[in-house]
Amino acid sequence: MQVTIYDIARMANVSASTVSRVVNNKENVSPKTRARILKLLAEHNYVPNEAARGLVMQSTRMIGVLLTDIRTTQHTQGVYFIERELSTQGYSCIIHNTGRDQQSWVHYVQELSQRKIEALILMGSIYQADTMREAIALYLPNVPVVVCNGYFAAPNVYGIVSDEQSGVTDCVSLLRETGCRRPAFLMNPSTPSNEQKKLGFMNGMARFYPDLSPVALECGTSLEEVAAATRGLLLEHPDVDGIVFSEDNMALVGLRILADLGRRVPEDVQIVGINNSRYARLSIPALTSLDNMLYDVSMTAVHHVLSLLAGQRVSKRTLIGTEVVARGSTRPRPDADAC
Amino acid sequence: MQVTIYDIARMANVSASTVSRVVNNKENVSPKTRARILKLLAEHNYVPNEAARGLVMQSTRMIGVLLTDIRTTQHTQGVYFIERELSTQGYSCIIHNTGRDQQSWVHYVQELSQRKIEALILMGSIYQADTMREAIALYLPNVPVVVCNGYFAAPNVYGIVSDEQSGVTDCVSLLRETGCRRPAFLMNPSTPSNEQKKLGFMNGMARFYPDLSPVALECGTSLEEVAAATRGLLLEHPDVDGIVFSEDNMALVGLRILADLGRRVPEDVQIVGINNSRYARLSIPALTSLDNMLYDVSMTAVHHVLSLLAGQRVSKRTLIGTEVVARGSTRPRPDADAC
DNA sequence: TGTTGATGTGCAATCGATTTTACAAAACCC
DNA sequence: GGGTTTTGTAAAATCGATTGCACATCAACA
Repeated sequence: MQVTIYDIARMANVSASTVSRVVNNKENVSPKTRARILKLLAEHNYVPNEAARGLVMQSTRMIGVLLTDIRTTQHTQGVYFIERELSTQGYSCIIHNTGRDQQSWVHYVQELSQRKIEALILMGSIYQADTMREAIALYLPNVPVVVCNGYFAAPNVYGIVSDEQSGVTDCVSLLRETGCRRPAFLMNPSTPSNEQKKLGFMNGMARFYPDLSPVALECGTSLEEVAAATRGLLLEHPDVDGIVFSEDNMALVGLRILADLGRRVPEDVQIVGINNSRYARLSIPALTSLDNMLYDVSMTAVHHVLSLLAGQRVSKRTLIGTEVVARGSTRPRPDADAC
Repeated sequence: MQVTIYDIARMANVSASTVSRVVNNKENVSPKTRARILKLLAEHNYVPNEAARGLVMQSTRMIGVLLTDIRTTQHTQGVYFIERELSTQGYSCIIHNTGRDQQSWVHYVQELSQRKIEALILMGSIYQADTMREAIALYLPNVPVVVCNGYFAAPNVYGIVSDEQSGVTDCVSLLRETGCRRPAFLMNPSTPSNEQKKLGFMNGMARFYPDLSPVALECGTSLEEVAAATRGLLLEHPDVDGIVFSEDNMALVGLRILADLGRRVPEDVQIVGINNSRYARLSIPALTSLDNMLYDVSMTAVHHVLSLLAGQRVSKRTLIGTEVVARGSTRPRPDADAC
């Protein structure tokens, strides 16, 4: 094993306490002794054992991050910001991909409880609220838990939600303004937060297309499923000339399918995605997308965690505003120049 | 704090050692005592403190993962596979985005040394070999280090490299077969492993286009830089009718630019990317891409780590084969049906 | 010169586990 | 029933730190 505080103490002919005082830059060490120990520390390249320190200090400076799959764009972005910020504050992140299995999620909560994390951040919490509540109460009863784009009621749980519901309503509004006659909505049902988006779509339809019965369909996220669903949608509802997809990735597939079918975007059909991912700018045409402000959500999550660890109170539920970024896959707003 | 082994011992009127034996399912505990303790354990929801256990066991079951930026597609994919596999083996990953700054990288190595990680996985190691060698020797001298797509010589360092060099040569070969008259190469110089790709391109040119002087240019990865570089390339070399980009993301920008310029893909210009990312399938036309087998690289990394931790030897440098996945951004091979 | 106060250092307890050793009690054998 | 073996349990050391308290040393002051 590496050199310990005792090894240094022996070499310097002092006690471990003195070495500890030097390491932690405390008072009550004579300049001479301090210099001697400092030299030995550097020479032998001493690094404190965080586990031992944490044991006595009752702190680990570790934060747990649980997400279903880090490969989904939102999570990648979120984890990036969260890790970067927490790192600058001296925390380390333990990240686990929990997948869709609830039992597996509970397992990782227990795992993190063993490691005595100081806070937990959840992203894409697709599990039953009861299960999550119970697991948290059981294994992490006194640990601040911050949920990104989700929430369940518990004493130590705090939610941060980007207001995708009104965001999707705004998307419908945009379609209305750009002359879309019949919008449709295609969503992946396996993400619970997508229910909010659907609600937003329904609201938008009620408000901007009160005479139409809304077309909202569901499908999986794989290329093949989205492709089939899009084709089916256009076949069943030939008058649809605008589609809002619940995720950019799905919208990108939509663009492909429409090209294959010989339908022009945005002339024949307008396309809107959600997430405003980096690939939205790269497609042809570039994808109009609802920016759900992942940066703001992540930063708020970090802020909440740090505040809670500092003993400050934060609001139980925080709403983050969203914004529609109009690009080539929708027609320009008629009054675009007026703005 | 949570309930400890001593609390349980007191409640059961036994010593901590007995509780420890029950927790770890060891012998020499009478069935009666065992049952009683087991019940208390469950009732009070005891979870062992991993730090304390690690201290005496000299093991943390933590693995460090350092990468420049988790948002780059390769890293996201790699981290996903690595985390998932190591988790099933009971390890936790501490992941840090180190950015481009060398000092910051060294800082994180030290951080991980404090946490007494049992192994280190490096991805996208863009730093000077000397610096890395020195930091590892200083802070993690006895910890197995596995480098994905990179290598530097040190006693405890092992490299896994996907053979992108021959892969890019294969790309040039594909262009030759599909009738490309003058290929060019556009690369991002800030990733050292791209030097291999350039070498592969040069080899391909020497072999398949011995009479032409190779056109290989460099540019940054941002949309704007790639766009400008692509435009410049086509302006300066109007006869170029095939471009290999060092990354899919860059190739996707290339597709956009060519569309803007009114050049047809693949009829006028053929485009090849590297990574075979999930977005390669979604572009219009779909992107031909060199699959650098990230899954295999990650799995090999995990395998190496586990083998080394088990005291087994693994080869210092492992080469992973690559494969060109032909799609719509290149013309079909003339003998495609023959295969 | 003796008292006081400041300063520097060591001892020992503590954090929450594991593990070796030692010792009782129970079970076995003749 | 006495001796031996087996079995169950506790006490104590250990891992690598931190920290309150006691104590020694030395200078300053009356």
